[in-house]
Amino acid sequence: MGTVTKALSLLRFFSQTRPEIGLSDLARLSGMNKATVYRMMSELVDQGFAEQTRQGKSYRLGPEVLRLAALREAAVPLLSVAREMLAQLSDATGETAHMSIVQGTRLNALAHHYSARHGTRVAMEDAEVLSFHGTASGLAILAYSDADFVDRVLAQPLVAHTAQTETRPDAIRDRIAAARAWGVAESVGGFEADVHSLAVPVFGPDERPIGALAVAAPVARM
Amino acid sequence: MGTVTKALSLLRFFSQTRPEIGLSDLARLSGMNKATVYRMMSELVDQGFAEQTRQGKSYRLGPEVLRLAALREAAVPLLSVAREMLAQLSDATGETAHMSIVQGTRLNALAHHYSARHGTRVAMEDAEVLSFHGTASGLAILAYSDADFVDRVLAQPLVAHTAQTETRPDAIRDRIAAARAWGVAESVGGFEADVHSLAVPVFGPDERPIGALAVAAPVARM
DNA sequence: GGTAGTTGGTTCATTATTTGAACCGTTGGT
DNA sequence: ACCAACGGTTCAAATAATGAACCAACTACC
Repeated sequence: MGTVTKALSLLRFFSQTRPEIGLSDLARLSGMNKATVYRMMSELVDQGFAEQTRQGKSYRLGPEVLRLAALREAAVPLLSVAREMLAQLSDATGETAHMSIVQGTRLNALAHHYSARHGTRVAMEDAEVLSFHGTASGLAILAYSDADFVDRVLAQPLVAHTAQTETRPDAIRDRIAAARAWGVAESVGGFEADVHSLAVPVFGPDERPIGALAVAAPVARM
Repeated sequence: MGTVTKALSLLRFFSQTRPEIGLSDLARLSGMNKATVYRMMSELVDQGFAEQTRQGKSYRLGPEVLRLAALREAAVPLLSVAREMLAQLSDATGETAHMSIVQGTRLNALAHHYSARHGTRVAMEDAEVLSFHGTASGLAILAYSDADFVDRVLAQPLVAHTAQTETRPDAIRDRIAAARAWGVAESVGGFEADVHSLAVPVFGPDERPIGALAVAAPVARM
């Protein structure tokens, strides 16, 4: 594994629930030497990809990512068009709509829209890491991906997010087949309990799925 | 210079005017060896920080930056609150308002808001790299920065963006002093011809300036 | 108020990685 | 049919990353 990969993978440990991480924690989480983490984070800070809260304290993501994201959106206006569609989808259904995109063998939530129709709604966080096997979005994508990609995803450890999460590869393949047959993927409580969601894939210019659009509602209302 | 720094600096060559760059161009621009650039970009692609248009073609920024930006905004909601203020500022003045933030010795535009009042308006691009000496925003920040920082900025090459750009360090220091005395910095055609702008600094929690808010209008209207 | 266990940060010999000139096979222009 | 430029690859030489040990400063805890 190259040095650059290792340094960038450090940024993966930041999340909504853990927005700031100290040096020692980061070393523990990554399994790398503290000195290595220190030098890498110093470089990331210099480049604006990370920053430190006060002097000599925890690290968090830096402002440079905002600039790059603005640049990426200017080049590939994915979020801006997606947000419009999500608003329509959410308004039409009266439920939470969200979009996620595939990166390697990971699935990331990237945008969402709530509806004001109901008092209760499914809550979403942007930049959340989803699982393929536990979400309707993931199943929708797998349904239109080539077999090789499906194999790679199912070869990874399959976490049981809830008691309803299906973790048996064969059973997941059945659900993928069902999604392909119907054109819409479904998940009931597979990622969060009491959430029922439906999803369709989003295709890129090469006709391979690059993401998914989903509607999520409380089980009782779907 | 560490490998990580070199790899990340490659991402700096992407801009609105140059959203996609081929391998050879990137090697030329950065002055690095083609093989080096290739391996670094491969790692960046693997990590989602860059991606390739079709197979074996130009590189552009990848989707991972969107995820990190969403995460950063969740941790430090800078843009979301700034956009509200920019809207108010723009509506109140009837002119273009924008915000920029300091990263190291660089200044980046990050958000803007147009007004519908006039047919002509000053156009802005997000993620644009500004100069300290040529913009009102830059002068506003320098006016409240410590002397050491001002020295470092003025020690860099001072580009003349227009015929009106002041590039003599002493004259720039005078303007900085004027901005400090008035509390508002001013620039007439220093970055783009025919643009007159006013700016105030934005302070961080440690009372040091971290950015600036500015209003920009055509010279004739200011 | 002493002490034991943290923390972020630093050092330096050992080691493994990056580096770059030259080399492919393709592509596109003339 | 040619030439130049492209993205990508190779391998010895050179350079950078690595990690155990070591600081000084804090914090919690008797």
